[in-house]
This record gives sequence, structure tokens and C-alpha cells, in this order.
Amino acid sequence: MITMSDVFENVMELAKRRGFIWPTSECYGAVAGFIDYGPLGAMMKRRIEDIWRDFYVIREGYYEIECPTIAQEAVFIASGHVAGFADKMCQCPHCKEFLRADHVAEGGGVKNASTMKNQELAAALATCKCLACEEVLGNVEVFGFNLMFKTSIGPDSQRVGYLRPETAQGMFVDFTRLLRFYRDKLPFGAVQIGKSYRNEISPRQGMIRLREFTQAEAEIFVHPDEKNKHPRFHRYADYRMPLLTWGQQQKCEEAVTLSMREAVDKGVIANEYLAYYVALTHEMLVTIGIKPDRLRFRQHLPDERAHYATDCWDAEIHSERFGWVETVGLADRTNYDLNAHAKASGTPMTVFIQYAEPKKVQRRRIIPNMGVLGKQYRNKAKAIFDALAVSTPTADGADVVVDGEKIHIPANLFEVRDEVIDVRGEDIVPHVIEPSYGIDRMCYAVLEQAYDEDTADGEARTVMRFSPKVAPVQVAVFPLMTRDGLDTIADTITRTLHKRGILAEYDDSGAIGRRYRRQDEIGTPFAVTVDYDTKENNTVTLRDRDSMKQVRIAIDKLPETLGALVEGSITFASLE
RNA sequence: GCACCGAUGGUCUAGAGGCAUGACUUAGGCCUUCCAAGCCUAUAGCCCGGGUUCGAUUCCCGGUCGGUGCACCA
Repeated sequence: MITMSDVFENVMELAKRRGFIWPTSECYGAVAGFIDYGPLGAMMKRRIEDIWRDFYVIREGYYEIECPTIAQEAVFIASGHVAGFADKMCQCPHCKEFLRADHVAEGGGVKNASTMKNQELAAALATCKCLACEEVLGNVEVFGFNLMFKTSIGPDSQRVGYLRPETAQGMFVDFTRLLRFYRDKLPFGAVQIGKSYRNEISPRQGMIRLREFTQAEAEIFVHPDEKNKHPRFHRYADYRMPLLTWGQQQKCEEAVTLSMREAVDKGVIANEYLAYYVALTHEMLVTIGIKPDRLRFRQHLPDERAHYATDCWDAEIHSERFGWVETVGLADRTNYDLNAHAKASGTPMTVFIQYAEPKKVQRRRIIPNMGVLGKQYRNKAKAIFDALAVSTPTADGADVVVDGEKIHIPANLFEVRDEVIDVRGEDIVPHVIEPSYGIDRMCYAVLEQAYDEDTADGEARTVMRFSPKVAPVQVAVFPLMTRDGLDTIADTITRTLHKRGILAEYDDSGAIGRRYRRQDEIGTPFAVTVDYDTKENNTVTLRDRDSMKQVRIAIDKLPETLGALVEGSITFASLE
């Protein structure tokens, strides 16, 4: 039997050999942080993405949009990525180690290092010691290392563009269009599946940390006061799973198993929305084949949270090689992003919420005598009107300040009108609940957890135990012998299955046992074999990958039965 | 990015300053009535660049990729 420490090597060897995952552009030498999905890997990834779509697009009703992977600089200035996604670095002149300049400075007793300009920080660093070799740094240069790939748009290279470091910003900058599309009502959501790019300093760990990776993100816009009113919360109210809160992590305690209802009521998870997507994520990961005992939900520690998030949970999948790997991040991003884009772009990103009953509001309006004031103050008149509107007049008149100049407006030049008006609603900035999935990490986890070796008839067998829902090839079709017309029958069956949208692979090469093994190794869940009885009674055998058991089944029942097996609506055991 | 280790057909692997091993896989054929059987045949390889040498896949230097440790991972 395999020892677990071999799993990574074994599974990556298989993935390479059988066409799941390849190093990119191998003939020129691969590049770290980039991978190619081979034919089977790309198929499997697509199936995983389609399951994700089932959950978010079909079930939740959050439509998918597709934005460019390159965006103009303004987008990432507003989002904070241009300034905040860069680390201040310096290089130790003695040991050549690259260091986080602000960390070194703070270690050396320098205050406010993180807010200093590069030159200031360099000066402050002169007396600090290198964290690696402990020599005094002396003269060093501080430079920003931004994790975004920078490029230029157009021929003159004047317009700066960045490859997006997350797909999320696309949904934020399209907010007003999305709001209109959803007919101005909260809650609504938009999702995006696509590539994101981060120029990691030192990517490692195979396909766990990539420079180009696929994200599936949902941005769900909710009324800030209604985060505890998810309209479908009842679906997951009784869904139970282990939760590792930050308090438990600090005390090194075990995860506690709670239902989502309990988690929200006890304040373990901040609100219903987050809890709902925590549970949905659990269900989805189990659907693609992640074992529940290798899955946990961990709350971010307060100092680990992004500055905008109020609560954040990670779905972590346990890898034999890498330990607990953050695979999905579920964050309450509040109104941070919409506020940032509204401010930077000048486009209001608010939703008008109508009150059930119009509110009577007492309001004071100050109405200037435009005719007199306009003539008197000419080009200052507009500023005076504005200042007057917010002033507090006395019986004697009002004092306003315009361009530093104090101006007295006599009371006879304006009228103060107190009135009661109907206010029908208010503009609010929605909060954003964001489940963000790392598709590549999900793919790796599926590969690692599917890998198995067992013994069949005394021989070792390598088998990828994929869920039929993610298996790249869904059924194999074999003629027992390549003669007596068995091959033509098998070929016809294959084509019939194709018409049903089932990915069936015909194979007549070599002994039948070898063909079963070959399909086991790529995780094909079912195999149909045409034998001599087929010619007598139009039945074939249907073999189950995991149990290696077979049942006889009529040819004309095949498309329907296999469709149901692949979809998961029936099990093989129910056919026995 | 630093340090250490590694890189040989598709995969795994032996090896030596001068013809590059073996196994599995794959393809074609023979045989074969359900789980990698057997036989015949074929295809296919020394990571890249420079140096030393008559000659380098082998030794040296640099690079790339991979592994491990450090740093980094908004």
C-alpha cells in the first residue's frame, strides 16, 4: 500500500503522464508559477467550474459576467491595489537577502515605518540590523515590489494597465449597470470565473501558489441592515459542520460543530449571509469530491483580516503534502470597495431604498433673493448661495465665509422657510459578501484526494476515485474482442452516448483487463463492455470503477442509466 | 531572492571523460470469450548556455525548472 508521504509525487507523476497537469512551455524550459492543464485536466477543471455555476448561477440566481483581465490604472488606484498591494523591500548589502523594509525598521525600533516614504525609510534603516545576517544595514535602497503585473495599453505606452489581481473589481466597477439589470433591488449578486494574476516573489508548492490562476468569485450586494435576513437561510439553518473560531485557535482548542442557525445566534459567524455561504461552500466542496474529514472552516484572526473586512472565514482543505490549504475565502467586505470606486470615479454607487411609509421631516430652507445678491456679488454669488443654505441665520441676518472672506448678508435678502416634507426613502451603499474560490487549489485537492492504490486480483491497481460529476471521461466502451462485429456494436453505443452529451471513450486496444486499468487510472467511473451475449440479447455489461462489479443492462437503457449515474441521481449499487 | 540537493526516452531508472542500461508505457502484429497474461516488431532520451578537453550527457561556471530550509504570500 502507499504511504501518504508519496501521494504528492505519485499524483503529480500521474497527472503529468496522463495529461492532467503539465509544466508550461516545457520545450523552452518551464516558468515557475505557471502551469498548463492538459486534455483531462482542462476537462476536469471545466466540470468543477460548471458545478460552481450550478450552485451560484442556477441555484442562487447570480448571473455571471466577464470582464477584461487587464484594467486601467484608475481601477486599481481606487481599489487600493496600486498603493497597498506593494511591499516595501530592501536588500541587505552583506548577505544579499531581500527583506521587508518596514518589518526591519519596526524591529529596529523605528516608529510608523509602514507609513514612511521610501527615502525616509531608507534613512531610518541605516542603523537597523539585517534580520538574516544581523549586520548593520548602512546604506540601502528601499523600493516597492508590487505584486501586480504592469503593462501598457495602446502603442504609446502612455496608458498604464495592470493584469487584475482578483476578478472582484470587475463586479464593483460595473455596479451601477448591475443594479439597473437587477431592477434596483437588493439583494443581488454577480459572479465571475476567470484568470487573475499575481507576480509572486517566489511561487512554490506546485499548483498551490500560481502567478496566473483561476478564481471563481461572487459579489453579493446586500442592505447593511439585512445581513441577518438571507431569504433562503432556512436551507442551511440545520446544516452542521465543524467551525474553528479565532478564539479557539488562540486557545488551541478543537473546532466546534454547530448548525448555521446556532453559529449565527451565538455570534460565532457574523451574520446569516456569511453563514449561508459557509454552508453552501461546504456542500459544494463535498459535491466535487472533497472528503468532509479533510475540510474545515477557519475564522481569520483579527490581525489577519484585510483592513476592510469585518469577519472572514477560510475553507481549508487538508493536503498530505501542504497541510491545511486555504482554498476558499468568505469575507464580508462591507461597503469599502463601492465607497472607494464611488469616490474615485465620481459615480454614486448607492441604492435607493423606499420606506414603507414616507417619513414626515421637518426641514428648514433658506431661499436667497437671487436678483439682489446676484447683481451685488456677481461671480461669488453661487458660493454665497451654497454657504447661505447651510448657515444658521439670526434675526439680524447671516454670516457666511466665502474664500476666507467673512460676508454679512442682511436678513431682508433671504427668506427662511420651515416646512414639513415627505421623504420617501434613502440612498444607501450596499455591503458586499464575497465568497472567493481558488479553482486551481480545488483541482489539486480533487486530484490528491482521488488518488488511491488498491489490490485487484493480487495486482496493484492505481485508481483515481473521482466523483462521476468531475471525472473527465465519464464512460469507457469496450468490445470484448475486436471481431465478430463486437467492435461495430461498441462503436455505435459510443456514438449514441455522445449524442446524449456523455463523454464516452471507445477503446479496443490490448487485453480487456489492461483497458479497465487504463480507465481506472484516469478515473473513468463506468465501463461498458460488449461481449458475445450482446449479440444474443442486446445487453452489455456495465462496470463500476470503485467496486469493479458488473451488471448486465439492455443497450437501449444505457444513455438514460449512464446519464443518471453521472449526474448522481442514482447509484451503481441500486442497479445490482 | 539566498543556501543546500537534484535533473538520463512518455514514466521510473542504471551508468561511465570515448557504442547510453533496463523496466513499464505507447504503436503495429500474433494469440486471447471480462480485469495490466504471453510472443514478435517498432517508436522514443542524457534540461539550456558557456568553459576545460582530441572528445563532455559525465568535470567546472552560469542559467532554467523541481525539492528542502530562510524570507515573501495584500
